[in-house]
Amino acid sequence: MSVRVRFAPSPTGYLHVGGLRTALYNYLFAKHHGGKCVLRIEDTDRTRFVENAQENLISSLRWAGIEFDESPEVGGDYGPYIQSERFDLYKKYGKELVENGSAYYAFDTSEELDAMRERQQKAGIPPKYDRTVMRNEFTLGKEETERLIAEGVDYVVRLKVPTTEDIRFSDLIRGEVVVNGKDVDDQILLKSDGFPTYHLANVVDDHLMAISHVIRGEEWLPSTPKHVLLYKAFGWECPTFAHLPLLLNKDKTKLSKRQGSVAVEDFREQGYFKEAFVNFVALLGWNPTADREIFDMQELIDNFNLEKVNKSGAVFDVQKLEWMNAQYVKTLPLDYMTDMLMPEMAKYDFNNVSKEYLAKVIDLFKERITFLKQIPVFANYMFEKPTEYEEEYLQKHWKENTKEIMLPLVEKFKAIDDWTHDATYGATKEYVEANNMKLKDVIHPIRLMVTGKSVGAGMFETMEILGKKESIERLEFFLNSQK
RNA sequence: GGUCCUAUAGACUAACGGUUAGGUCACCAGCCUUUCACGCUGGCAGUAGGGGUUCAAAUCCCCUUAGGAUCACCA
Repeated sequence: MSVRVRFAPSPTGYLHVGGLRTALYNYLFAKHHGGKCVLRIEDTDRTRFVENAQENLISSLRWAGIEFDESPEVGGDYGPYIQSERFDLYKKYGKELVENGSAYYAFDTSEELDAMRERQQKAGIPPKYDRTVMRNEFTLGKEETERLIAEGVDYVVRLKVPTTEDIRFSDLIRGEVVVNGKDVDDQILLKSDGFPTYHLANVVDDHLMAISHVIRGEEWLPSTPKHVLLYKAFGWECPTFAHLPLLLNKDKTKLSKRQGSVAVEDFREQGYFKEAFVNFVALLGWNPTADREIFDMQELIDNFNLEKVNKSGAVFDVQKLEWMNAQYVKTLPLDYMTDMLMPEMAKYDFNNVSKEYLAKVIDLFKERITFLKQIPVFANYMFEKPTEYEEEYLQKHWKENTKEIMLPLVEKFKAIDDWTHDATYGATKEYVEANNMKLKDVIHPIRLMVTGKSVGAGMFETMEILGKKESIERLEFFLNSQK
């Protein structure tokens, strides 16, 4: 049987990190097995419609490098891929279940249901639809039911859950799961507005779309028995289930907005590389070897298998994400990073920076930053003359005789034709040795004069990239400003 | 509360009955050094508890404890 998996988000605004991981695992699984990965939009809740949510979702997924073989955008043989466009289907299948006795009509108002739950709560029994006392096909009788429907009274269709039977299914990650029918609620399948609930729609669609593996978050585990019952009621074969462990906050609760960023777009904005982000998220709950941390998308695909997915939830640790991003800054192609950073430079009013120059600066600083966008801030002096000089640094390294010491060195610099790291370094070394000083005695003053800051990249590399003219100008400007 | 799921250091994880319980982040120390980093070396720190099964248990079973998910005409 060929592998067909789906990612089925509801368009509620943005792509959640947990959603990205679910999508990613589906994608990796499909690609690993040469199967198909389908995107299906689950928008059966009309009250939760959000403008542009679908576009947003797709753009975040695309950013991460996840493309679908079938989706609302690219189409496919099993469309439409938006549930609200499959409306008639669900109604038809819902009716089929009523006819074969697996489901039934019910007429209770939400007030009546609330009252029922309240009674149950008071009695200390778990809230669950009681089909023996509520207003439905069983209590009202067939004739009355037909009359009410003909009259146009609002009704819902509920799943008739067997009251004592064990419902069992096997999960690729959890193993065998058994739940007794007495603990499963008579789930509403078709709402009074005629729309299906998630449970009906997802089963009908997964079957019709020939989905082989349902890979989704663990929060769906408790409702899976209902889905199993539905497959049975239709006489369909169940797909293979795989319930992924949850992504957690620091306090181990389900990863939520309240405790930091959860939208993929936020991380993108914060400056994380998609390569680092995908790498990091992939390793949350799954690990192929444990002796290695860095994987690109193809390597993830090659190594992925569901059997190695963990059972327990994983805390989303930003600290490690940052480390991973720093790893990528060091190794991603210079061209790629330069193209990425180029458009950002204008935001800092660095307008006349050439691509070649920026590439050199990135190369010089990539060992000491976590985010690419730190460059214009951390290395601002590579793009403008120092606007100020760190007071503390100045106090520490500019003594009354420093000017005298620096003057001849600057003259030596001026005589250099081939302005390279080696040349300036050699000249400096020669000078300090001749004068019985240490390299650090002059490097700090040079750093101060050229950059204005106490921290930065190697001093001679910095000057090489700055160029002779610029470096000398800065040195002389500073010397002239000192008495 | 009912049901279900889970349990290796602060965090992510390796081990698929036999290892001095391994790796990564973070943290600490040292080295490197031209500041800050990177890098390198070392260190701190773990099988939740209790019973079984077995020659042998982190690993299999049971109980306890703890955490989580879920209990809507939301997905």
